[in-house]
Amino acid sequence: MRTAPTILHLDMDAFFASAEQASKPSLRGKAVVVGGLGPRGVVATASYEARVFGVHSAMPMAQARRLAPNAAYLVPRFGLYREVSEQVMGLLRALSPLVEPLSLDEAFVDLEAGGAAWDESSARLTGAKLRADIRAGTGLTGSVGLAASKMLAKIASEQAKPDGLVLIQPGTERALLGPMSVRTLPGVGPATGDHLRRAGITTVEELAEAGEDELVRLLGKAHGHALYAMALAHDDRPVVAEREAKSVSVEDTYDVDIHDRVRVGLEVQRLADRCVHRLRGAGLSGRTIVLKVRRYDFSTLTRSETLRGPTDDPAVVREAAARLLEAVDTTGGVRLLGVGVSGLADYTQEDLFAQARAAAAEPAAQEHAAAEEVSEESVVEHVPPAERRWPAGHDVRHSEYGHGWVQGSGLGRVTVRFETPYSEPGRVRTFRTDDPALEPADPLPLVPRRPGSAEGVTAGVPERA
DNA sequence: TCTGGGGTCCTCATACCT
DNA sequence: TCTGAGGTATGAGGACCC
Repeated sequence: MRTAPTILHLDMDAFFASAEQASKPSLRGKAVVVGGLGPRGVVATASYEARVFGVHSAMPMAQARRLAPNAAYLVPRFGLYREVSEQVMGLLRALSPLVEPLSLDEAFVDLEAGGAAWDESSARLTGAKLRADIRAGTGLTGSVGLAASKMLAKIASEQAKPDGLVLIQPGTERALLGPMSVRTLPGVGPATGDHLRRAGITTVEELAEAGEDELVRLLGKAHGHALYAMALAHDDRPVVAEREAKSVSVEDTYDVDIHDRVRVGLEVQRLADRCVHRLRGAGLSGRTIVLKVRRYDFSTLTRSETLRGPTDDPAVVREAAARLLEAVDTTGGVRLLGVGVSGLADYTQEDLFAQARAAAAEPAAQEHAAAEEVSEESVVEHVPPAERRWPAGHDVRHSEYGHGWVQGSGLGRVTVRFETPYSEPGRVRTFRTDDPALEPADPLPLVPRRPGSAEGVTAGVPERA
C-alpha cells in the first residue's frame, strides 16, 4: 500500500438536485426533490434543504411528498447531468490519466500516477484547486477525500460532505476506522449489517477483533476475507481507468400492474428492442439473454438463456425473451419487466463474420438494420403526448417570453417559470398545452461560456430530441 | 404506504465432462 | 463398466452500489 495520501475521491454534493438549483434561480435555497414522479417513483436525489425534512435517496416519492409537501418535485434530466459530469471528469483527467468514474457524480483519481501530487501537502493543494475549478466551471460544489487507498478516500469524502475536503493521514487509519459502524465499509449493506449485528459485531474494531476465520464463517469466503482486510484498513485496489461493461439491460416499472398476458408479451418485445438498441449503440453483442419479472407481490425472478454465439440481432433477442417468458407464471399481475444481455463480446470482432455472410447472402441487411433503428426510436417515443411534451422541470422556450422551465402541467394547461441560470428568479405564466408559441428547449449551460472558449459547448445534449 | 433503473459481484445448485 | 472426485459452464437468486 502506498504511504502518501494521493488517492482522491470526488463526490458531487446532491448532484442532480444541485444541478437543478443552478439551472433554476427560483429554486436556490429551496427544498428540491429529483426522481420519478409516477405513482411508483422513488427519490433519486434530495437537496440539502429537502433532507432537513427527512427526505433521502431511494425513498418512495409518495412518502417524500408527505414529509416535504412544499418542495419542488422534478424529473431527472440526464442529458444535463451527463454534460456537467463530462466537464467535471475533464478536470479530473487533467490531473491524471488514472481516473475511475463510478457514476455521473463520483470518481477516483490516482494523483501520484499523474504527477499531480506526491505527498500530503501537494495532495491537499491539488484537492483544493480541483474544488475551486469545479465551482468556477460548473457552479456546483463537490466534496473531496484524500487518502492512501480507495476505501479511505471514499470514507474521507463522505466525511467532507457537503462542500468540504478531508485528508486521512497515513498511519491514523485504524484509529479512525475503529469506532465507526460496520455500515461505513463498502459492501456492508442492510443484510450484512444485520447479520453482523446478530453476531454482536457493530463497529469496525469489533470486526477486526472477530478475526478472519470467524468472518469467513459468518459471511462466506469472498466477503469474509474482503471485510477483514478492510477492517484492518488494508486496501490495495488500484485505480482503474477503463472498465468494460459486462451487461446491458433495460427495465420498466408500470404505474399499474399488468395482468393481460398478451400485453406482457408485447412489453417484453419492446424492452428487447430497446435493449438491443443500447447494445448496438455501445458497439457490443452478447450471448446470454436475461428476462426479469417483478410480480405484484414484489417477488422478483430472472430467467436466462445462453445462445451458441453472441448476437445483436433484435429478432434473436426478442425470440429468446419470448421463450423465457413462456416459463414464467404471471397470474396475479406484474409490476416490472426487464430484458438484459450479458456475456458481452466485441461487436466489431464478431461482426466480421456476420458482415461476410451478409455481404454474400443478403444485400438488404444494412437497410434492415437502419429500419430497426427507426422503429426502436419510435418505440421510445411512444408515450402520451401531454406527458411527453411538458415534463416537470424541463426547459421550454416561448416566442415572446423567452427561456423558462415547466413548473407543472395538467388539465390542458402548462405552467412555466421564465428564468435562466444567469437571471434573477423569474415570473410564472400559464398557457394551454397546445400553445404554438411554446416549445421544448435544450438546457442552458449552468455557467455562461466565455466567448471564444475552446470547450465552447452547445447548449445541452438533448436526452431525446 | 411502500419499494426506480442500471449495473457489479458472489453463492449455491445442477449438469456435464474427464 | 461402474463410481467418485474435481473442473467448468450455466442458471437462479441475493446483496450491494449510485
